[in-house]
Amino acid sequence: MKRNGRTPLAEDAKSRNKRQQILEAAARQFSSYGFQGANMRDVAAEAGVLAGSIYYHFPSKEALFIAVHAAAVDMMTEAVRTAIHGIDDPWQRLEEAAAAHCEALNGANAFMGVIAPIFPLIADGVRHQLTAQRDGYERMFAILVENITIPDTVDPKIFRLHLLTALNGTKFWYHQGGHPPAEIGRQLVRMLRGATGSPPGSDTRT
Amino acid sequence: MKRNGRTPLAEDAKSRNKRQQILEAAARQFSSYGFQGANMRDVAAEAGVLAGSIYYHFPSKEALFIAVHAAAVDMMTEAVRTAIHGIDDPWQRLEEAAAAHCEALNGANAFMGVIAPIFPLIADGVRHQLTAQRDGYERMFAILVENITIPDTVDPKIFRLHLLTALNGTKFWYHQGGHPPAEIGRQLVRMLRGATGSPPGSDTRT
Amino acid sequence: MKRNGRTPLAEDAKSRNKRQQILEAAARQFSSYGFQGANMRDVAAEAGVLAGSIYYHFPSKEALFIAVHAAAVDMMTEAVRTAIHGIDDPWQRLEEAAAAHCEALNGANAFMGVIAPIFPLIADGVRHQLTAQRDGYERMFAILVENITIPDTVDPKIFRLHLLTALNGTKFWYHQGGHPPAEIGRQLVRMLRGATGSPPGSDTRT
Amino acid sequence: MKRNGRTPLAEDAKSRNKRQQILEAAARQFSSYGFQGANMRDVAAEAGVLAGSIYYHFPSKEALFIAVHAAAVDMMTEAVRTAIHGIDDPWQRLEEAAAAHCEALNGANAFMGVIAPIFPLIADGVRHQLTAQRDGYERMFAILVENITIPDTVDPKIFRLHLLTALNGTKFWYHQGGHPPAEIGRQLVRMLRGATGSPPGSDTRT
DNA sequence: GATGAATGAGTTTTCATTCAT
DNA sequence: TATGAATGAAAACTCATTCAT
Repeated sequence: MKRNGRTPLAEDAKSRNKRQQILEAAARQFSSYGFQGANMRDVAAEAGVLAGSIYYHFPSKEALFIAVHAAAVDMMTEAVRTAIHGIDDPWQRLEEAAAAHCEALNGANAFMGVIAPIFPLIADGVRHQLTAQRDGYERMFAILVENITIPDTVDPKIFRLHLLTALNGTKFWYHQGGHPPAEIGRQLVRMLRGATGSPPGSDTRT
Repeated sequence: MKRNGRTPLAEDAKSRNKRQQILEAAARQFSSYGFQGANMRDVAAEAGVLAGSIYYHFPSKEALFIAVHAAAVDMMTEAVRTAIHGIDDPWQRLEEAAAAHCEALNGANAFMGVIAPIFPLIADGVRHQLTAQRDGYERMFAILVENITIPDTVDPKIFRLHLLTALNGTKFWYHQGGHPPAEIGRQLVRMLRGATGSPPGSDTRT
Repeated sequence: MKRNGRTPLAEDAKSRNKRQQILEAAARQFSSYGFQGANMRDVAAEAGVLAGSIYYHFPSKEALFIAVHAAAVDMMTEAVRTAIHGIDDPWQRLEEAAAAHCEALNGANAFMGVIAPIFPLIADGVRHQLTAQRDGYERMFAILVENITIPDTVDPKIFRLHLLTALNGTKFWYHQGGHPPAEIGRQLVRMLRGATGSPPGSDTRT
Repeated sequence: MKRNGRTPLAEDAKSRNKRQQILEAAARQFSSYGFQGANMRDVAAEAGVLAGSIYYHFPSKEALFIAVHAAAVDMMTEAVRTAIHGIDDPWQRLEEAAAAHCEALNGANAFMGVIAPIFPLIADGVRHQLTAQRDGYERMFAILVENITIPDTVDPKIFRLHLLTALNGTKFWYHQGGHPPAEIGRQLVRMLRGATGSPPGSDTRT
């Protein structure tokens, strides 16, 4: 059977494309229905392949989820990194980070949808991998929090965890038409900022 | 749903027990594995009945979940109501509420496990029912928040939502051995309380 | 536990009543959904008892069906017997019989609904019992057919079977608003009557 | 429902075979036990696949039944069309049609078994689809009936319906060893033909 | 006579996964 | 690389039936 005469490069590009399409379709499905609720056939259909074909690119549903999650964390990390780049004031850095997180999370990019909830996954092993993937991201926030001044009565770790889960929680109640996501993220930091005594609202961003 | 007029003897007690046992087993399973991840057979096994028997008490898996959720919300409401009873200071009321919520959520009671996450459920109809069940609880918090003083820059609704999702978020990171849940809840409120500038405990609002 | 003071007679009446109610409910359900499609719980609900209670009166679903069928055949037999009583002309007797059959079958009485189709039943034993129950009824028609004059080319047995199945078939296409059932039954006989050479329509009944 | 453009080689043949085998097994099971009485496991076993595999070819039990029914109606239509081809005399056309119908219905082809009874099906939607499928077939008979001469006292529609249900009814009483099916179908038409006054038996068919 | 509860086998259906081609 | 087909285990749910009370 003669193969059509496309160059190996094009082939590769197409294949990487396919992988990407599957990844994106998976992101959408996992975001909408959760890990267990999503099914490979729908992912495949949305990616324009048959269910069996996914297994050429990913060995299992869990691996697919992990890949989506990794991509999501990477994107999120990049978004936050960019948002705080060049800003010096610690509180403002945190505020920008929160705004970026919230915006990415509730924006059009389906990948982010897998970040917010800790899906009840089948195997513990999977959870460990996800935790590892989030690690760098959480460390970034840990550093942001280390640099702000908070009362002695507050454990910085608890501060960070409350902050991040509240941020992720927006995924469950944010809806278009209300406050824009970035604003919601900023308000959270402002609420907490008051605690330091610095006048809230003294930052001049819109 | 009126019960027939038989004497409420051992018979009835046993029967109500079975229903209760199923409910509790379901709470444990749903908490551990989520709505989709849990399965009726395991719920039944844990309740000491056969899978089919569940359907005598609950018409469907969804109905079972909704029943568990309702019980959970009721318990949580009661816990918070009790915690704030007799306390006047608005911030302290909120702090006690948060502490109670956090404690109930991360305590031994499996029912609470279904409160924290918004499981991706199959039918929209279910989500509506769950939302309706939570309504009263959320209103209680809305009132608590209304009575505290927060900066004009912060929307009370956003304040409440951030507060509650952060509280619920503890379910995902709390682990025995660290700060006790009540303390974690209190710290969250304390972080936010600083925003008013008033030293904790010094505010005199009715 | 003291029993309430109703007389044994009343008790009996009530019980027979219950049996009858179950029978009627079963007739309705079997007529609507077939033997397999009907379920004991719905029969019970319609009869105002619980599913388990049916088993006091009937040992099994099949037995219940057979009882309904027996009652139906009896009613049908009686209806036809009454309809042809006092009529002498063989063709007219047949016509009246057909009219009565059709009318009963498509009337309000749910019992008749189990006569028309030969439900695909689980056990062969059941089918035999049903056949036996119909026997007397079919013999009655056999005699009616014996007395009319039909061409030699037509086997009276085939004539009878075609006649009866066509009659029963009306159950599947008759609908209120069209010709009345009795008329439909009469037309069938008239179609066949023509074969004898006697002018159709020469009978003057409405 | 366009097939993809692969070469129709052994591959396709095998696959179409499997689908066909399932269809045939289903026809046998539905014919024997009715829609509700038949079960997917037995259909699968008879087709040499596992129950789950059926769902690759047909989305549901109902869809499977509808496919069987469609095939049955098509075969029946073809059988009758062939039988009346080249015949001019209206009565003789009807007689051949009846003979063909009866023969197909009571022959070895299991598909026909789903034509005779109107199974009490679960969903109304299904019944509508079946009715639609039968439509063309019934129209064919309607035309056959339009062309014969029947007394004014007889509604052609009723004539057709009686004719068809009687024909279908043979499925319930025909048994090998008696008159051959074709003969049974012919006798029915002959009975009705007499009504026109034309001497029955005067037709000269071989 | 009747009931409430439970049973347990059976039903349709789903779905991640495999594999020859 | 991708596909079409099949797998097989598991899922939710049904339902005739039983039985202690």
